Amino acid sequence: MGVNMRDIATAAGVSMGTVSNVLNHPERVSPKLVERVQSHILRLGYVRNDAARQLRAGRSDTVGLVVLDLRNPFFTEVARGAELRGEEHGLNLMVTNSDDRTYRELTHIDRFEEQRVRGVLITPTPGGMERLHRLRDNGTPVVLVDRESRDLSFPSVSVDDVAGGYLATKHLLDSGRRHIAFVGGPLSIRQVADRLEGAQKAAAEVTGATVEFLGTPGLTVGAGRDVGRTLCERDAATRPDGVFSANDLLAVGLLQAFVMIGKLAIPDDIALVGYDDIDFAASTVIPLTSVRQPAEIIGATAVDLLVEIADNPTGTHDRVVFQPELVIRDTA
Amino acid sequence: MGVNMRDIATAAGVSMGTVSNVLNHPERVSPKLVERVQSHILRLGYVRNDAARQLRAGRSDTVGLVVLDLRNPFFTEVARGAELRGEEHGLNLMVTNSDDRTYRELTHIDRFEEQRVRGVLITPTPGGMERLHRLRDNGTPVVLVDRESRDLSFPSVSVDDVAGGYLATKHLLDSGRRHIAFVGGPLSIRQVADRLEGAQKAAAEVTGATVEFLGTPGLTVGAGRDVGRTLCERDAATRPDGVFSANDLLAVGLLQAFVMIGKLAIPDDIALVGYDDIDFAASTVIPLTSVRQPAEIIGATAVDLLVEIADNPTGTHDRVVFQPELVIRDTA
DNA sequence: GCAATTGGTTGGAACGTTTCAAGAAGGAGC
DNA sequence: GCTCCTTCTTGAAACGTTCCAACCAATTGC
Repeated sequence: MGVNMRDIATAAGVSMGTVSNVLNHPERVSPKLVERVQSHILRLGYVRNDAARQLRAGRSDTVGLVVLDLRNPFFTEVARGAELRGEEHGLNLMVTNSDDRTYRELTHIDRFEEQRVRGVLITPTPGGMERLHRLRDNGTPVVLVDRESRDLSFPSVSVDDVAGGYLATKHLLDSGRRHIAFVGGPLSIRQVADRLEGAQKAAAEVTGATVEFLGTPGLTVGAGRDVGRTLCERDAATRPDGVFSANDLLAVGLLQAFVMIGKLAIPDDIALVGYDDIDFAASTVIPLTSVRQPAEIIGATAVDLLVEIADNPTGTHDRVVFQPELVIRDTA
Repeated sequence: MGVNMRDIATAAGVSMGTVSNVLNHPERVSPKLVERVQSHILRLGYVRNDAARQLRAGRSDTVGLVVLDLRNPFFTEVARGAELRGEEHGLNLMVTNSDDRTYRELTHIDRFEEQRVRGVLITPTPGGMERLHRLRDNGTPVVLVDRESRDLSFPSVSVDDVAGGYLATKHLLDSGRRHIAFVGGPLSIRQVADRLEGAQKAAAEVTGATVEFLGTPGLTVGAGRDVGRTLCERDAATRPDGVFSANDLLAVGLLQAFVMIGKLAIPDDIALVGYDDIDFAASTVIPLTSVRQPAEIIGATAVDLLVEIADNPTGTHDRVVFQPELVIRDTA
C-alpha cells in the first residue's frame, strides 16, 4: 500500500533527494521543479511516512501526557491546555490515563520511551518515580504536572496544594466551624496529602479546631456519596460541622448524599468546600464553594517547560508554582 | 543516544536475527540463548525503537480518535471505553479533539494518515467527510462514532438520536406540556439535527403541540446559560413550558440561569430534559432528567468494529445502533 | 554409513525517509 | 576559450527493525 517518495521521484523524473528537498527545504529547489514535483505529489496522493522520518530523525514530534484520571474535568482542562500549546510548537500530544495505577503508568511510560517521544508530562504515582528517573537518565525530558518532585530533581508545574488546603479550611474556620472533616484519599496521591496538610495547618492556628481525616479509595463522585451517607448517620455531637474534600468530584458526591437524605441543612448544619472548581461546581444542587486551579494554563506551561529543557538540557530545572484561589459560593 | 539491537547482538555474541527472535518469537530460540540475550538487554537498558518497527511492519499499533469536544464528559467516556478495549487488542489510542472545527479535524486526519495508524475513529464534522472517503480509499479503516454515514458507506456505532429526541419530547408532552423549545446547535452537527427531528416527530403526534427551535452556537454550559436568560425574560404567554436541550452541558447552563434568576419554578413553570446523562446530571441544582447513552460501550464497540474490518476489509460494513434510555429525575 | 529431517542460527535485504559530499550546468570575468 | 563561481541536482549511505532463505549440526530412519 502506498505511494512513496521514490514513486514521486520517478514520475517527476528527478531524484529522491530533490523530492525530499521540495518537501522540507523548497527554497533549495528551483521554482519550476518545485511545482512539477508538487503536482505529481498531488496527483499520486503521496502521504509521507512518519515512521521513516522519525527513524531517520531519531526522535518523534509527539509529547506524552499521563494523567491520573481523564474523567476528572481538571485533567481534561490540563490536557487541553497542553494540546493547544503543543500545536504552537509543532508537537502533538498523546494523552493516556493511569487511573492512579502504577502498572498502567509504567506501561504508558514504556510505550512512550519506545516511541522516542520528545518528552513526557506526567502526574506520577509514587511507584512510578524510579522509572521516571531512568527515563530521564536515558535522555527523555520529563516534566511533572500538578506535582513537585520531593528532591527537586524534575522540572515541574504545580499548584501550591498546601496553600489551597489552608485557604479552604481557613474559610470554614472563619465562619465558626471547629470540627472539620477532610475527605479524600488515597494519601499516596501527593495532592491529597498536601491539601490535608494545609487543612491541618489552618486548624492549628485556631484553638479548639480539629481536623478529622476520612479516607476514600479514590477521588470519585461515588466515593464522595459513600462518605456522605455515613456522615448523615452520625449524631450532631460527633458530626463535623465543616467538610473539606480533596476534589470537586468527591464534593459533588457528598452533596448528593446530603441533599438526598435531607437530614442536614447546607451550609448551616454542615458546610462544604471542594477543590478544582470544575465547570460543574457552579451548577450543583447548591453551588459549590471550591478552590480554583488554573488547569489549562498548567498544561500549557508544562509544554513550555518541556520545550525549554529539550533545547537546553543542562539548565537548572524550572519549577513553576501557581497559587490557588478560593471561589466562594453557597456551600460554605 | 541509545542502545540498539546491534549492540545487544555484539554483546551477546549472536546475530541480530537472534536478538529479534528473542524479542518477538522466543520459542524459536534455545532457552539458554534466550536467557543470555535477555540479560544483556537488561544490563544495557535496551529499549526497542518503535519507529523502526513500524517502518518495517508498514503500519502502527495506534488508533486515532477524533472527538468533537474533549471537555464534554460524554466524549471522555467514549475515549475511555475505546482506550480500554484498545489495550485488549494491543492497540494504543491517540485522542485528539476537533472542537467541531473542520480545519482542526483535517489536520488531525493528516497526521494520523502520516502515522499510518491502524484506523481512525471519528465523530466527523460535515466538512470532513470528503477527506474521510479519501482516507478510507487509501486504505485506512474508518469508523464513525456517534454518527451514521448518510450513504452507509462507513461502518459506524451510534445511538438512535431521533429516538432519543422522541423519548425526551414525549415525556414532556405526557406531562401536559405543549409549547416545547428545542435548545441546541449548530444544526450541522448531526446529533443535534436528529434529536430535533425526534422532538418534532413526537410533537406531530399530539394535537396542539409545537416545537420551537432555539439555536445555539455550540453545546456548552455558557451557551445554555445565555438561552436560559432570554427565556426568563419572556412573558408566560410566549414562554415554552417544556425545554429539551441537545445535551446536558446546555441543560446545566439553562438550569443555572433559571435558578439564578429565580423567576421560574422547575419543573412547574418550565420543565427541562437534557441529553447524555453525564455523571453530573444527577448532581445539578435540581437533578436533571436526561437521555442516557452508553458512552463507554460506544467507544469499545468502535474499536471492535475497527479491528473487525481491518481483518476483513471486504465484509459489509457493520452499523451498530444503540437505543437511548430516558432517565427521569426532577426537572421534568 | 548415507540421506533425510529437525531445530537453531545467521546474514543480508528491505521498509521510506533525510542528509551530505560530490557532480553538473550555466554564467561571469578576463 | 578558459577558469572560477554559483546554483541546483544527484546518488548513496545511514537510521533500527523484521523477515526469510540459506546454512549448520545433531538426530533419526533405513
